Amino acid sequence: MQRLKVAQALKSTAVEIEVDVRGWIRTKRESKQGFAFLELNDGSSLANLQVVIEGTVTGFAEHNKHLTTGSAVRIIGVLKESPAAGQKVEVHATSIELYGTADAEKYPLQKKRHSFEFLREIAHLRPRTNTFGAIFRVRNALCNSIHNFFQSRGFVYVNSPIITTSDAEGAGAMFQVTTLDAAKPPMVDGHIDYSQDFFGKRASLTVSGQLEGEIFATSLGDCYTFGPTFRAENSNTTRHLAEFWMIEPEMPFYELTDNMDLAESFIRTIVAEVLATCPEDMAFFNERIDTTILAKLRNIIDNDFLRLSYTEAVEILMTCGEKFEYSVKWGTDLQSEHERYLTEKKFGKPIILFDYPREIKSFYMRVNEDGRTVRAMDVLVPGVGEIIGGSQREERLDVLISRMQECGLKPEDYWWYVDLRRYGSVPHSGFGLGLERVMLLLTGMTNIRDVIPFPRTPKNADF
RNA sequence: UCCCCGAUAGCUCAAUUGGUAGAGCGAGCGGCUGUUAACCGCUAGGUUAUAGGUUCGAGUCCUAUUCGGGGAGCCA
Repeated sequence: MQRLKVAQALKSTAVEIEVDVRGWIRTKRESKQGFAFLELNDGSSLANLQVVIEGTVTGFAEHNKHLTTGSAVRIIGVLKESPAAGQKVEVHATSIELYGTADAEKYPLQKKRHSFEFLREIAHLRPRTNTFGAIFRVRNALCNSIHNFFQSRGFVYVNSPIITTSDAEGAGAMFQVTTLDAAKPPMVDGHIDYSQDFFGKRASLTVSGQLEGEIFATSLGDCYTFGPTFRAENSNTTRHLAEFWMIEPEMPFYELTDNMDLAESFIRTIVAEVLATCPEDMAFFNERIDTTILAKLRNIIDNDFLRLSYTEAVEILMTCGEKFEYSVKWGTDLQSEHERYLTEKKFGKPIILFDYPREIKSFYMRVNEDGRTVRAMDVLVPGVGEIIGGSQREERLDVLISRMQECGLKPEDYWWYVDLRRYGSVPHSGFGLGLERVMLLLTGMTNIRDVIPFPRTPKNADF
């Protein structure tokens, strides 16, 4: 007798073998004549395993009234071809063992569709549903695929720090990390004395691993970070989280074009790989969440991304005749509605915008020969919007320092970052990609809180 | 943080100009069936988010708060 996961049992070509399967009951269909069908799920696949139980089976009479939705059981039985439609194989039980019961009057998950808002309030139970099971299996496949992509190209996985004392690049408001007593912190000259804090200075949770990534790119070569990232912005949208996972590759000797090539290849490769690894879950999303999702993803895999300079994009937006709430003019950042028009309406495919005005971008982006633009890029995809932001980094010491001053930053605060330009500086590039935004793209889900196991957003950090 | 909308049974929703709360699903019980979002019958289940106000009377109107949804800003 072998213990099989539900996914293995469903795929088994061997029948008439004795098996041991364990999992949670999704539903029971019962005859009072002593005949019942259980749908068993253990998370290994979307599909359930049907268990057929004759009234005489060991343990059935004893446990029957507790074989309810959500209860956990061990079934020993024989795997057989199913005579009825709906499944290829099923298990004919010979004994039933009950692990844990789930009071049917209290168990919140029912054999019916629940709203995502309701399921978010029971985040500890929602992975037991079809949709969230599929989401988190796909999320796992996606993470694996991301590592595969970089590892197979010789990139080094770097663990950038989560606690940091550098203000990063002003990527967003930061969460402070402190062991000082918030009620009565030590004061000196009317200010909090951080020299008495755990790290001897003010510390925060990271908003980006990019600067550390650049250290490793200019030593170990092509590398990437992949870890949690924190932004204390008070943003309440379907696309933002206070804690999210970010992937940040950084490559020496890459110019912006190489960076764009990598970003495009990256997106297309991981989408294709997840489609290939999770066909059942992806079919489910196409059926229940967004009936066009498979076609959309096909479109992304099969077609080159369109590359458009910021200046060209502004021209298109100004002459397209479309009415926008915010007017478009060169030198201001594009609004969501503009990006959406370009990627969804005008071109209907992913777009890479590049060479943005220097005034609206960060200090570390390489200044172009024209002096008014920098080598920045954003990848926009239909339905999600901005999914990647990246740039070629400024490698010239003098230009970097003057850009820092221009942006109101003190070069001495970033002395180690500036050192990278002082010793063996090379052209290099990188980008950042939000894992949860890729999840939105892949699954067709529309709220980012539903593609991360335990969402952290303003006023919400339960579970 | 700003704008708009919402909160009624375990869940999803209904309730006429302000007139005293209803359905489907789920649950319990019974029936029936190689069933499969099973099916049929019966039963239970509500301080209408919270606090105040207007009114003879408030689920319905007003104010505040909390939470949720959509959009915007910020970004990934």
